[in-house]
Amino acid sequence: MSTAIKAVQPAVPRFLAADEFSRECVEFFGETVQLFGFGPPSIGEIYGLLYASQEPLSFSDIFERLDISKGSASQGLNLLRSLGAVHTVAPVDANGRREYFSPELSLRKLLRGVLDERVSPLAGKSAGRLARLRELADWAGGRERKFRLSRVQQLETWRRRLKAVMPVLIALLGPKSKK
Amino acid sequence: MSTAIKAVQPAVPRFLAADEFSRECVEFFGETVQLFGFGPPSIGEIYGLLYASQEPLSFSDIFERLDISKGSASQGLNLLRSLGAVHTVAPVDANGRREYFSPELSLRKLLRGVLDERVSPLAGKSAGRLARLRELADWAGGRERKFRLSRVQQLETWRRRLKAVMPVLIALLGPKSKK
DNA sequence: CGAGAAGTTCAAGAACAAATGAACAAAATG
DNA sequence: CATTTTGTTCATTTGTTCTTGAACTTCTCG
Repeated sequence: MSTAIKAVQPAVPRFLAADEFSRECVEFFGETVQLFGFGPPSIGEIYGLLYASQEPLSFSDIFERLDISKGSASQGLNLLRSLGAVHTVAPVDANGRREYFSPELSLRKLLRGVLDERVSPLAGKSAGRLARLRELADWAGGRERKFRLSRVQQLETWRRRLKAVMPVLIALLGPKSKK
Repeated sequence: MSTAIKAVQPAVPRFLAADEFSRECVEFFGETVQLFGFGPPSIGEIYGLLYASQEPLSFSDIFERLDISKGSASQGLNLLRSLGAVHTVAPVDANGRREYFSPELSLRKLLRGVLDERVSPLAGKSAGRLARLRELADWAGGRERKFRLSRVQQLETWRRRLKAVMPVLIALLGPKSKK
């Protein structure tokens, strides 16, 4: 019994929400994710749906109300979980459903998740690259060598600055630390 | 007379650089752009090539040494220019070439460009969306209304924080203001 | 157990973004 | 000017990423 309601809007017939508020949240987060490129837009939509709901939602709530495939819902939820953007809560009414989902609401934690999963892995790689660049710079002679070393040094400075800024960013954005 | 030299490396036969240092810079910036999704990776490669060069390069230097089409080079350079990431310098030896290109080296300015061109336009749109969400929240009754208003308020808080952080970010990252 | 529902995985296809190349415009050259 | 060279535009091709759907595994409950 699919309780999905066809959206009347001519614009985006993609989302079949029960109400306008959810609909708008779904679109909002969907676009935001697309814009920042955190991952597939559908994960934004899933988060948006959860964000608009007072109670945790079940797996089937999600793929039915968003009118996406079970596959997308499953993958999306796993990704969101790995980013720490949604949590699973034990089924209250233990009705076949294995778990229910609710959104992480702390901006600090949301950022942390993205940073840890997405940018930190990069850190190691870029360190290696810089080391190699420095080597290569050293091989040249005279003026060219000097030039290259200065470039590499600048890259290292950039890198250092970016790294230093991360904690500050999180400190500024996170609420006074929740729990 | 294409002076491009086939890269010997088995891995990425895409870039035909004169030397390893340029090659590495091209890859480095190419990947960085891809990672952050500022635009097509080719703009990173162009920037990387310029970054590795002591002298400004001409249009044909660029598409020949990167072995990309003139079209890509043209579009990429325009995009980079609109972001303030490359500058054009008047031809020194006035030899047919209309202009030469050099990279912007100030991290502050590079960030500014991306922020102004990419995130600021978003700001207006998201403000509109939030206004609409607030409206929708208000329509509901009782408990649901309260819940929705709290959600909208949180979104507004997030937005305010993100906005406030931008200048700080730039201040922290930019060198003491160059020129 | 065993039947049915919940959830996962992955190959195939749809949707999207980027690069190409050829036709075109603008400058320089002579 | 006529010709060659430099650079731009844009329709088409190429390549990547997302979603789907169906087969599969896991869980629930009689």
